[in-house]
Amino acid sequence: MENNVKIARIQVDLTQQQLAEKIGVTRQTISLIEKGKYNPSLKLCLEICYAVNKSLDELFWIDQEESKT
Amino acid sequence: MENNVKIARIQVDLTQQQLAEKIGVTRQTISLIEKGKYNPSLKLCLEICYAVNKSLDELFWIDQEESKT
DNA sequence: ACATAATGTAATATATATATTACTTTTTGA
DNA sequence: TCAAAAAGTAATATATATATTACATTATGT
Repeated sequence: MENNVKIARIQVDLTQQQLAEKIGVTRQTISLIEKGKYNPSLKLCLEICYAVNKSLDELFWIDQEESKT
Repeated sequence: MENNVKIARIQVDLTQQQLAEKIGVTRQTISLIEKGKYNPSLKLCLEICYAVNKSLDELFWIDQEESKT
């Protein structure tokens, strides 16, 4: 489950800890999402988007073909 | 948790049942998501997108302000 | 009006996202 | 270098998404 959260987070100059606090979630949750080891909920995806000023598609879209691999 | 799943599903002429089968999920899950009573996982959101040929933003985006209400 | 399909929804069970705590490894800056 | 910050990660607990089964309600076509 790859995504662009890490890049976007760094662009707005936040640490995992800061992003987590801003959203009201644990640092571990952010870490695991960035590593692609979690399948986050839509609500959490949206909160991440708001925090880093990106859209769902920008952060989480995966083409159908690559999603199979 | 509003979304545009129902509209998109009807546009591609699928019943909840057919969409559910296409994705490999229960009809009830589709029903509850359309009704805004579930907070679906990113993976499921993507599978719905693929099935109805829409993007995450098209189906699931909610502006930050309206997400608070 | 009626039969059937489609959809809503409730109760319980199960899988898994997320929290909590804690420790390790890697990065960064002086 | 070296110390501190940042990030990776493991174990267990908890909350909740989703499955299962079943029944009720609404929509659709004849």
